[in-house]
Amino acid sequence: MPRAATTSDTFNAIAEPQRRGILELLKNGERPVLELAKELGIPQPSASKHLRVLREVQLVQVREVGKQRLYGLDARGLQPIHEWVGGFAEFWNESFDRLNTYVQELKSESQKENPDDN
Amino acid sequence: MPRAATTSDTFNAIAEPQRRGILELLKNGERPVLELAKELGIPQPSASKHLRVLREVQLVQVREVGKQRLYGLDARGLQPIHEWVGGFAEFWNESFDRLNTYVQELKSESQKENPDDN
DNA sequence: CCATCATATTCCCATATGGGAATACGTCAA
DNA sequence: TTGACGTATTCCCATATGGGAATATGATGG
Repeated sequence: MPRAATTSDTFNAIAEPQRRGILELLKNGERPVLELAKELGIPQPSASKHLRVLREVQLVQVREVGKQRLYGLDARGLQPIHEWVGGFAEFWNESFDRLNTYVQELKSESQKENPDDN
Repeated sequence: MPRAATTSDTFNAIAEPQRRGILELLKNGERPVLELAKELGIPQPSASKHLRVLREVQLVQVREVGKQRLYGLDARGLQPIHEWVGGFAEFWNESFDRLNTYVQELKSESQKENPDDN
């Protein structure tokens, strides 16, 4: 079995830096493709491709206005991710404490083995 | 310029389903590789590879105990992600309202153009 | 209809990647 | 040291992808 398809998965969509950049720009409101491309310093085709992915996972919404297509943010798809990641919140500090304890243990052992240190 | 390297990026690390599975299993405490592999139903080499990625982005920490290597969760790297995603929280409900409003507008226009509908 | 502007697609290329299989390493017990 | 067990690596393959260039599509103004 080859690589598992990660596209069409929101986690994968936001794994791309440029796409995250697009989402951030859209916080300021709807924007046409060319403007997004310029602000990100990437060619228009690239922007369109990234927008397509974001559209597929429904993180953006399009609206046609004349020859332009205004892309707008639809952040609802980010909530599940926020919740998933938030499920680890209780471990953030704990992780630190645990590592800290571990370091202390190492120091103690080090003291026993090399009383001269420090 | 070819594909941009997304590895060694936490966002990319958690974009892989199996890796997310590993992180969840580790919530219950340290686990040796083989056990993680079995619980996920994947071969040991696969588990080792995913663990390597998680190690590179420092989402897990290893501890050698005999011939085993106990992997433990180090969730600190998830906090930045939680914050980034959380930066869109104010748009979750707003996105819904905005779309809802948009749908209402469409309905209204539809009414004008096709009074017979409905 | 024609020219132009704004976008989306398609082709091609180089590379990152996940999975499978085989194998190399490291550690421990006998 | 040898054998067994637990892990990590390496090789190979098929595919997903991002970027660049060129081109197709769509809509608008003459």
